[in-house]
Amino acid sequence: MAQSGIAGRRTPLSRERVLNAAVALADEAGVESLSMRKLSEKLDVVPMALYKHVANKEELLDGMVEVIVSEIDTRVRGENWKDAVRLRILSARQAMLRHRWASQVIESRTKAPPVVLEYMDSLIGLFRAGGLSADLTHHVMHALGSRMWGFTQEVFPTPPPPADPEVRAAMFHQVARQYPYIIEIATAGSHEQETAVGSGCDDQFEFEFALSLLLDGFERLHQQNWTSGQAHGVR
Amino acid sequence: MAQSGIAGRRTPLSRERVLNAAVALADEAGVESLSMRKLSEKLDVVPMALYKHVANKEELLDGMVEVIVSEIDTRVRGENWKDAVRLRILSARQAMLRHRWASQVIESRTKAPPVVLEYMDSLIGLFRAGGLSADLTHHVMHALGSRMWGFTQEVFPTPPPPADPEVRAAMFHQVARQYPYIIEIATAGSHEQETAVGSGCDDQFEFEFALSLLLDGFERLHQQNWTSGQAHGVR
DNA sequence: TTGACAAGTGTACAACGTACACCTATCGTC
DNA sequence: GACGATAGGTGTACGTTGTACACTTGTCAA
Repeated sequence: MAQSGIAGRRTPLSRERVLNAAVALADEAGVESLSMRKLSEKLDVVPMALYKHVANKEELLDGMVEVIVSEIDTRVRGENWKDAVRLRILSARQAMLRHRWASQVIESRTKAPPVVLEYMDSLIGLFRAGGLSADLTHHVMHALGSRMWGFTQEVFPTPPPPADPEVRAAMFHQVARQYPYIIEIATAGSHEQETAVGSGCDDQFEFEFALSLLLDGFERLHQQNWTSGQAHGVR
Repeated sequence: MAQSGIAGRRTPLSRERVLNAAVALADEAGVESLSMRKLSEKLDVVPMALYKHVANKEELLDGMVEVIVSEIDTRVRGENWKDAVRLRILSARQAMLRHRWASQVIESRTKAPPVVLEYMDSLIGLFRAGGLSADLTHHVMHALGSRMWGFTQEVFPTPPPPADPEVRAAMFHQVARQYPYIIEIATAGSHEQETAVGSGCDDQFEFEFALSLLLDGFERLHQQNWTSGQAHGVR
């Protein structure tokens, strides 16, 4: 058995062990501080030892994506295609929330690992089983984009508000003068204005709002037998 | 005048010149190969000279985003809010298409530069002028996500198909066996199956499809006086 | 016993971002 | 004109990164 690698001193490395350690390290410290050296330290091994199990850092990241995508629970079923798709995507979202760095890594990939293709294939299957045409499903998948993985690219995340209430109030008034609409929608629905300047909203709600909006749109096009031959949008 | 920097040998650096050179370099060689050293070479200057005009690389990237966002043409007007928003976003898309690396850099930013806030503020203004409530507009902006900048995060871009037709056919059949649905939608609408495995679709069409779908959804919610108090989505 | 093979080691290098001390041209003030 | 301040460009240096390449070593089949 290969169980007792070097004179039984420790369990030997393996692609799986390397990948799991990498995921754990990224969970703890963030991807930006995931280096081959730090990873090797964590595994109590010299940096170059990793290269016997992953070709290079890119392939390591590919493997990490595989690990996470495998965590997506595809067993949940819905009563109709819309619920089925929604539930599956919300499962994907759970996996992504467990690993905050995942979206960033997924987006940086240039090749889709097999598990990724499997997930997409089965998602497409849900639409097809619901009766949507292959043509419509194609566009629908594009329209979902990264949302099929359960995340939205939050461009320019709102920074946490400053602790000092006086500074916060000053900032609030300055922003209100320069960007009145931003302040207006940031404080919409919330009564305590000044605290709501930053991060005042519920990510899960926003995600489900957009997802439902898209799914409803898909259903409507499906019901009216939409095909891509029809004129659409501007011009 | 500061015109003739060092004994008139050359025009001196400036934040603007540094930023423009950086944008040009990224256009030519891609962001991944944009380094302070390469940039300094291009400007015929020693690397550390750049630090007199930008605090560090992050701030350089911030500046590059500012340059690009400033290129967005906000003069185009529409007859109604939907057209206005659509046209503005399509203008943004033009700017992004001129600089393919832009989406990547925008997504990596942690703070929004002023021009970015200006753009968002004015976009919000279009919705508000169209009569949408501040509450709805808030969710609508989240639903747009990175699409407000004219790009979709194409997760896992399809690689270019191999040149050798024999290899291509073999690959086609293997993919068809493992991922039947993917092949089905990839070839949907196109008669020449095997060439359509990779990159067979029109990015602009997909973008406008999804954008119109979203805008139509927004309009529908607006017309029925939707508010976020209403139950929504699963559960 | 041998010798092939897989796995871990050690050294080394180029590229990166950038801290810090330095030089030097230019300009406002006297 | 002399002079000190200041902005802008230089040179050297350090730590961190990914990884090439040559090596040792533990294991197992023949």
